[in-house]
Amino acid sequence: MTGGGVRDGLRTGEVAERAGVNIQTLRYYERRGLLAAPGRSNGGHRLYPPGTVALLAVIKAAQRLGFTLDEVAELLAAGSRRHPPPDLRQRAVDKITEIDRKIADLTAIRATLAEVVDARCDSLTNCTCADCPLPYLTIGSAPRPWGDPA
Amino acid sequence: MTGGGVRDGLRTGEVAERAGVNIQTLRYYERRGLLAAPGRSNGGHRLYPPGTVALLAVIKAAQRLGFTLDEVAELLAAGSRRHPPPDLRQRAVDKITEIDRKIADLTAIRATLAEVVDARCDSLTNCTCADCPLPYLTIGSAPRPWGDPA
DNA sequence: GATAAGCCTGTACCTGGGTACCGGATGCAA
DNA sequence: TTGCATCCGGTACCCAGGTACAGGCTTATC
Repeated sequence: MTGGGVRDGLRTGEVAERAGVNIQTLRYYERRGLLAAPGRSNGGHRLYPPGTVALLAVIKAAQRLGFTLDEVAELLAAGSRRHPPPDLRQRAVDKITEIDRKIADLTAIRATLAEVVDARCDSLTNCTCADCPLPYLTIGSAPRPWGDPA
Repeated sequence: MTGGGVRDGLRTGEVAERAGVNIQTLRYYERRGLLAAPGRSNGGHRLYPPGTVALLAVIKAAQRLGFTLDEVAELLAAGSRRHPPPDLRQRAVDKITEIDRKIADLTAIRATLAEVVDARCDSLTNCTCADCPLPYLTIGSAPRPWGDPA
């Protein structure tokens, strides 16, 4: 009676539509190790477990935030072995650090942009406004102050 | 005295080294419209004005923060015409909105990661921990709640 | 059993952002 | 004037992240 066995699951088209991705992308992710190879129908069609759609959303979310597919794959893989290594937590901690840096960078440039707006700068490079904030736009790992002649 | 005329300026190698970029990248940026075509020596070698190094740092900074080269080019171009359109300010305002969205996204995922660490999740996808925060990881423009079966 | 969706594999292509290599010309110093 | 480092333009290649297409097999429906 559970007769069909592997018969149930979503097909690629359904998953793709619900997750808002291309069908090709599903196969691409499978190749990349982001999606486990799903079960197949007798005829060889993929049948995805329902959680797949949610998983894709996780992937897409992580991606929008600057994680590469390899990173996402690692994160997912790290958790998917049983008796997982303490890896996931460590990676999460590392990612948090990274994210904090990104947020700091974004915050810095946001502030600069706000000043640009505020000061009515008329150019990114040749601004003529009085106390132009632009020359102080140093963010992240800029190698040296600004027009450092050395 | 000021005799040499166009004779002065930095050569590609100098600019590249000081700015920490590849020489090819300079020419690439020139093609892309990020760097104005510099003066040339009589023999045809590029001679960059000194500000170029700073400009490259601006470009690199903007880029690290998620601006595409096209966007950077537009921003730079917008400011480099005299009697500039009020464009720069508007773009800056738009970018601020965009950045705010990114920051919000990053903050959300940061929170989730923090919970992951906190709750000792053992997997991103099959976590067995009691009050696992993962199913609630909705960020940005995810199309529908989560495992929405509809 | 016929027929249209839908899915299969494989391969090729696209965009963004660079990088590398080639053969030839320049710059500059000894 | 010779010689080596540098630079020139052009073309080709690289990686990431997808997307498209071809030719053939399944699945679902009548």
